[in-house]
Amino acid sequence: MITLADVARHAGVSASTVSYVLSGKRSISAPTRERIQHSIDTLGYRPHAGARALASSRTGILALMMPLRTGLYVPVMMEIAMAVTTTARSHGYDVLLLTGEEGPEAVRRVEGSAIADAMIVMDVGLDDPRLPCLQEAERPAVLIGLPTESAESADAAGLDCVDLDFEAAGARCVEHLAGLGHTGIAVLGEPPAVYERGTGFAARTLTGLRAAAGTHGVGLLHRPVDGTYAAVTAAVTRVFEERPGTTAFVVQNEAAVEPLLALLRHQGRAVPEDVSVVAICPDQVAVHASVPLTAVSVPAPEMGRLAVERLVGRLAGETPRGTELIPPLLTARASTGPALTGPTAGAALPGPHGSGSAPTEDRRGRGGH
Amino acid sequence: MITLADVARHAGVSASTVSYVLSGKRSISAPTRERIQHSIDTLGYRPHAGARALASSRTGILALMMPLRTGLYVPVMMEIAMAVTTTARSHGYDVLLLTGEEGPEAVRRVEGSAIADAMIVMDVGLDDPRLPCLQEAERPAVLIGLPTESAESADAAGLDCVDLDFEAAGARCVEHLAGLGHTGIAVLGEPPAVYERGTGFAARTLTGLRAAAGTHGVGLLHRPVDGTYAAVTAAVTRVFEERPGTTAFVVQNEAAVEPLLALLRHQGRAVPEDVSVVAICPDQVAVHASVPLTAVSVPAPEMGRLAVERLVGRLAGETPRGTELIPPLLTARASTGPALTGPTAGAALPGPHGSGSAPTEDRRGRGGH
DNA sequence: TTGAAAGCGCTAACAG
DNA sequence: CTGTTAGCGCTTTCAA
Repeated sequence: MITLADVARHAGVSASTVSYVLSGKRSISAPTRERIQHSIDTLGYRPHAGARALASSRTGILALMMPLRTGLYVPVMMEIAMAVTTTARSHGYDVLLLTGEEGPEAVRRVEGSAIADAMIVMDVGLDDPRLPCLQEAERPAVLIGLPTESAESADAAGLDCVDLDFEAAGARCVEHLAGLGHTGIAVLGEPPAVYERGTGFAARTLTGLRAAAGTHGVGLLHRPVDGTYAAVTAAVTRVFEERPGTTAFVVQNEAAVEPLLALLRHQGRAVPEDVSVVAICPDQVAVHASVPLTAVSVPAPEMGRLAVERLVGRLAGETPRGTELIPPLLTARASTGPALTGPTAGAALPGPHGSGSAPTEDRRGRGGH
Repeated sequence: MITLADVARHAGVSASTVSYVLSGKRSISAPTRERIQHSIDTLGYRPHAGARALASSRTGILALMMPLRTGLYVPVMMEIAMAVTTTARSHGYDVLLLTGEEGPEAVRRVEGSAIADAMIVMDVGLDDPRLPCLQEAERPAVLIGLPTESAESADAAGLDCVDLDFEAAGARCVEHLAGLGHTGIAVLGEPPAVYERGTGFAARTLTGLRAAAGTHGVGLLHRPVDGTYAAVTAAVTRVFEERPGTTAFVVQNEAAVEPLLALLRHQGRAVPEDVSVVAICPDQVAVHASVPLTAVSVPAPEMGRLAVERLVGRLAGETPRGTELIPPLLTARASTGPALTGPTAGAALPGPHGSGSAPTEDRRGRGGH
């Protein structure tokens, strides 16, 4: 193994000089710097991470805590993870992946064994047991997501957060639909488990949806659904029974998107002629759906990038910036249109639009399961 | 920060004794061990990772190289990553996530700066530039995937690999279908980019499919497809034009599964009455598809687990075990059935099975796009 | 069964 | 602008 001492000897300088050309923490004359750089290259020297960590109390590692819990849409997590690692690398950091239910213990481990310089915490719940540890910790942390109902209280708790403004996102969806004349909206939300666990984003979306529904005088039905065909079918069927005037859906559940579209198609309800659909999902999902979806995009890569940049800033001495909510961006695509008006609006449609129970009956009874 | 010296002082022993109770590398009398353990607990001591790495040349970290390239199905990668981290944790290791196109440079970085003890390398291509570095490296590595066409040549190259036996998996699919009387099979494969890059598993599957097709005397049409509705529609349409006798599909492309099912439904071809579908995909995908799929499962968690266990073994002194291919397991579900026989077999079907162009026409011309 | 002591490779005062 | 030196916290001989 090549050590810093080897390089120093090869270049005919002292170890500290080599160290300083590496860190740039003091000025080195051009000739010596070049000589040293040349030695580094020739010998193929790489600083030993452990030694460096011990001497400097800096690991160059960011811990990414990503408990992959039920009901979360995996690709979004992955996109964030990727954005985190690439952004981290561009700042000279590596990423340690912590998953599973180590929970608070993982925070203590990172803190205690100095295995990483800082932490990014994903999938934060409203009473997340990791938060107290995080607040006690010396090392900076930023949450992707809000651990509270509002940005203000997160700031008050001294936490540094990055997230999409889900409340505004929900409101934006309703506004868009209300603007098209829809007055009966149904929301297909995340799986029940997500709400039960108090995951902030789902609740905040709902808050925004309801507020805007109030403002615009539209009716709102909310149904958490698992992302299966059976669950979506059951939920949608009930929605139309309870309120036949439903002409639009807001979907915040990537896994429910295709089941919903397939079901509507099967029922002979055309999108967007009979029913409009707005999603809150990554662009990728919206664009590649069987009907390109009008959607508020979940900017996963940006969230990852922002989180890392904050952390890097804080490691460089910046003070916490508090909560940063990314404004929602709604892109209109093919899945939304003007609300149907007239006597049959929202009910099962006659004529060219099919008859509610489509002629192509599902012979295998999928929906019932 | 609590150090080992603090613990030693608190327990009234020397530092080395504390170190030895931690490592268990020499016998300590019960009383002192307990006393020390007590001090550790009271003080909340955690060994400093960097110091340990420096002194022992062991980091307790495994590097996971996962270039998330185009055409790969993200959830599978993620499942592997999760299995890797949880298995690693259960052996006392943490996982460093390396992504993106650092390529061979990442290998050298890990090697040179001793940032991890070993590496797991995913998404291995046939002429992967990382391989030479890996072979030179001191640290053990295991590949998830084969870098060659055959297990033998991988062994010959001195590489330690873990993978699903995709060749056998392909063969198994054809066998299953042949056993049901199908004689015209179409394969919807991974996106072209995956084949072009020489990613082993796709090629090996094809080898197995073709070999079995030869043995069983069935016709095989192979079409790489992007996982979009448009691409699948185009490919499937062409398949039926070129060979109307096609009664079964093998799908090795998670993203193509739902588009295929939706298209068949739309065309009035019932699954499995008119067309059988076998997938090579994770169980999760097969179970939750709109028609539960007969499938060879891609055992992502097992692959991750096996890789870690090998690595842990090698770090404990074991010698490389060479290539280990996981035998494919086909689970019959609702998507396969006996081949249609008779005059109209494979063509658009009359009577109860619908008339090819279903009454619920797609008014928005999705298929064409 | 335990202690003492010499590093592991690097950083960062402290001198010059 | 550069060199000297004292650790960082832990592991692991070598002694007892």
